[in-house]
Amino acid sequence: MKSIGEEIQQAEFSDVYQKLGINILFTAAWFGERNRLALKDHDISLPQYNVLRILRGQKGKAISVAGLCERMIDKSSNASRIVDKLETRKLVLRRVCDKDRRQVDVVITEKGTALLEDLDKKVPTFKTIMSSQLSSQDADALNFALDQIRNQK
Amino acid sequence: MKSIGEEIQQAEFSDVYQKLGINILFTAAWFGERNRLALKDHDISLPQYNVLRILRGQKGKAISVAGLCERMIDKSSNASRIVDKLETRKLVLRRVCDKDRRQVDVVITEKGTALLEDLDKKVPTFKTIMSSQLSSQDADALNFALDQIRNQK
DNA sequence: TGCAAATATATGTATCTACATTTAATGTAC
DNA sequence: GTACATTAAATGTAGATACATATATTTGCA
Repeated sequence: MKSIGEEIQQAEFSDVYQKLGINILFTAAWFGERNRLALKDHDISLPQYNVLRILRGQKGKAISVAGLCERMIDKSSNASRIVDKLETRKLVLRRVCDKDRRQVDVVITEKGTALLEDLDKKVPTFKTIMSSQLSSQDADALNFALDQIRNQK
Repeated sequence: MKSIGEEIQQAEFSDVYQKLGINILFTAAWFGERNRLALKDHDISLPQYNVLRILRGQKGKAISVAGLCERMIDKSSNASRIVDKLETRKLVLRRVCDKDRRQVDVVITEKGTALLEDLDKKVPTFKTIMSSQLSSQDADALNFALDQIRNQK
């Protein structure tokens, strides 16, 4: 099995936390590579795919661009322009909100849902990737640990 | 404490592995934001900083551009151009390798080392971020779990 | 009401990334 | 040695990100 030290050819780390930080960054990048690979030849970028998934998660309810931002992992990426691209391809609809005309509501279209179903067959789920290596108890514990890490005083 | 579900406003996940995958991605992005913030106003990008750190880790030994790539977390980023930027600012030196003239050896300069020492004061270490929340035993266990995740059959 | 501050989104821009292609040097088979 | 494949790095490019700014709408309050 390849440890993080072997992956990035680094024999020593200043301490176990340094090693863990790099391990988290590396593992996230590794997931990203996998997903990008899966989406390749399907003419859709990873952020576009993620936005479509968030929209599907809304189950028909519209969501504002700001709401989309909150739900996106990469906060600084530009939701407005990602939605632009999706709208051009008629995968989503944009509609000015009546209650607050500054706000723009976004919903996924039939076409978007269909594409997403197709892509889901290509993109491995996290369960597929991890469940053979990690019990669900371990996964729970990991979730808790990561939540803790981000909530330091 | 804010759990991953609260962070991205997602009440339900299809399973605990899905939650964990997103948690890893989110935590990595959270680290990135922190570091980017720390480097802001210091006129150096995060990838540039990371390359400088790799070079320092070489302790004077030169490393090829390909070697740099292997050690970089984000494999697809363009080492050659990052080195360009660093060379322009005289933070690193580039030198064609005698043994294999296709290869280019890169070393950090005094100026680069000095800048890095300065930046290290600004950028929080992973130990600072995590040690109050996580015992070193827990960190060890997490490291092991992440290594396992990436080594599925 | 009228007007400044706040909010939601869009846009401008420089830089960075992803990926294909190019250039140059080396290795290998014949 | 020549020809072809392989390797190392650089470059061209389209598109994405980071960050500042602009535009439109709403809110709050004198």
